Amino acid sequence: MKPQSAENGKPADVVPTLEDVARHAGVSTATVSRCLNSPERVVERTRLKVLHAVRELGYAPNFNARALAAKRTNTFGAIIPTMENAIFAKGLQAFQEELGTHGITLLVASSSYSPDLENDQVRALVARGADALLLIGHDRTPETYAFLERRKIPYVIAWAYAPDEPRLSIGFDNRQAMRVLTRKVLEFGHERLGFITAPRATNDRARGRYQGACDAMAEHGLDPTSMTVRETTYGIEEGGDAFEDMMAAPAPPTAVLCGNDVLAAGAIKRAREMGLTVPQDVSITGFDDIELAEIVTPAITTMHVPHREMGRRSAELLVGLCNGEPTGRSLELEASIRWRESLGPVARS
Amino acid sequence: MKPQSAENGKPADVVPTLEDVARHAGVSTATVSRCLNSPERVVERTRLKVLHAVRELGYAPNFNARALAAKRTNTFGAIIPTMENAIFAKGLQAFQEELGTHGITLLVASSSYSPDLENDQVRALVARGADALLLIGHDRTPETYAFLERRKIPYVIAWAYAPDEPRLSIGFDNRQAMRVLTRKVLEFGHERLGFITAPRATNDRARGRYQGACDAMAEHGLDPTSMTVRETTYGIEEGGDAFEDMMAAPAPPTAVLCGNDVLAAGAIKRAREMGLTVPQDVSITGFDDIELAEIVTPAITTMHVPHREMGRRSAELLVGLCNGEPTGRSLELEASIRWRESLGPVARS
DNA sequence: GGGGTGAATGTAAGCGCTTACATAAAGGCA
DNA sequence: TGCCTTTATGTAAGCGCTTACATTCACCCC
Repeated sequence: MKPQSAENGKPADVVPTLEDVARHAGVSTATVSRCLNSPERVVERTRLKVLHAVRELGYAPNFNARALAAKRTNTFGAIIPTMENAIFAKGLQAFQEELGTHGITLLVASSSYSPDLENDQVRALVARGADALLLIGHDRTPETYAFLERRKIPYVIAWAYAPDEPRLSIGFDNRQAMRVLTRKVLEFGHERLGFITAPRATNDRARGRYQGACDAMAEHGLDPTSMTVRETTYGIEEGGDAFEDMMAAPAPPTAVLCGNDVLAAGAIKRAREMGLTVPQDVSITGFDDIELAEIVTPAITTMHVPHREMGRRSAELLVGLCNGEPTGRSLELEASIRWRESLGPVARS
Repeated sequence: MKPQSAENGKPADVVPTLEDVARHAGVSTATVSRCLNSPERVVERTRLKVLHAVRELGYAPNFNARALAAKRTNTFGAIIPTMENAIFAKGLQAFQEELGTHGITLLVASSSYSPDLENDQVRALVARGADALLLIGHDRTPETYAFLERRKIPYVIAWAYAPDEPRLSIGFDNRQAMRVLTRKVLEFGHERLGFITAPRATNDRARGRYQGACDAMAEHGLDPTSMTVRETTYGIEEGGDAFEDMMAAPAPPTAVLCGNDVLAAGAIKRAREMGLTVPQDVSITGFDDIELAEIVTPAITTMHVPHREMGRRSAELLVGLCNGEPTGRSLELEASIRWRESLGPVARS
């Protein structure tokens, strides 16, 4: 005997199930299910009856049961390295908006830039039934890739387009972009460069950006190893520390390239605290073009990346894959420089 | 006949299930389940056998099936108004960290400050099996509250502590905090105040902050209605627009209080663009004390709110509730002023 | 008017897990 | 040695849905 029928007079306090609705409406569970999922397959009169019962009972479908039975959740997952700053916010927003138009829900997790944590998150999201995943960058553990392949989970890699990577990706060429930016810096006459980067070991984007800077130096006939490099974790303070440390050298850089805007903002802030004027005393550049870049003083000259475009296109592609469309193609988008105030000609020494 | 056994010679390409593991290890599904969930109830030898099979097969439990069967998901949900700026990032981070120590996963959704959307998100998270929810502020639709009560979902309201609200909440008194800040502004001699706020209709925190400012004015013998008010959506640009608009009046405010730091940062940026010096020409204050407040020039004098503390305490409280502890109590935390540069004495007029 | 057609609905078999209960094995003690 | 615990494992009944297939019924055509 099921205890859920109200024997005590007052309405059962358990959550109503499909079956309750069916009983209440005098139809079978199949009909209720159809009403909810493909209303056109049910005649008007019945549908009204069912919907009325649904409302009456305050019924809400149990997602887990549905996922279990249907093998499809209409849920995508995204794993981004961090939520602490706005780097991925805009892109994710666009991703979500596009998914929304297809009736798909987004679940977001963050990996704190740790491949192992990312691996956990991938498994967690897949275990939760994510139909497809958005991942950032190419670097991740082989286990993660193996898992994805084994489960045949469609995924796309955003924020990075590397010509030589085989995987489906949508983004820009980090290396090329930084090469372009660095060229401009060199054209301003700078020869002693500093580079503040996020840890490169497990971050292909950071690596690409660094290499791009090296490329440009080499092109210009400069020795890339002469560039002062500081690797640090993300954060305003960290960027500031790296900057200060770098500037303490006997012949400090005249221009400091930062792997992203957060680091650059930290450098700018610290420069001010150190009594250095940007860009007169030292030039600083960023990367990503997040809101922060426009707000600090001086505003940061940075590489604008196609946040929203990456998000939107990724969503389109994944939706396509889930609908059995032929495997999409990787897509290269453009990144371009936003000229602002933090980059200037080299100071007369 | 199940098609999943490999009749074609190559290993089955379906995802392995508990049953596969059981068969592989030569035990029952119950034993495998126990191995995974309460290993101490299984003897070492068996456990090893099972774990080996798990590894061999690359088994990962199906979360939905587990949730369906166990009625408990070890997942909490949080619905924040926005992910676009960092207002909730730190608190959420702390919330997540604390949950992590209890083996609980966090699912985050954002409502874009819309009660209806929030209602959807609540239902979605609950349907997904969230054992408990973190909500921001008191304002939400009655349906949402009714739903929560009906389902007996434990929840806590953070970012707001209002003495007269009956619901479990952890946070600070927005009204009182803004009253304190405004008092300080008035003590600097300002009498013509401007107030830029987020839409107050469905946001008790914004309302509270506004009222706090009014309170302080009244205390000071000033007419609260003399305060110029601009209501705008969150955003740097929006804050700037509101500020500019406000300053175009014949007798513009000498101090502009902003409902949060994002708005304040926008105001500061615009002030600079308008050729106004802060705080000499006009004072500006913020609220929240997010990273941004320290970075802009001049740095924003703002109300620091106990982000991490709110997150951590909320987690503790919810975990307690889920473990059947007696209903916790609401908790008031302190917010305090961070003195920086954007507030100064009123300009000699 | 009989048989064929198609639309609307019902029946029931799972989906992959957890867990109450049953059973078996292993000691402990008189 | 026989009986009673205690502990380890197995059995099987769901959890709340979806969906293939079966059934029913109305309608139409020759």
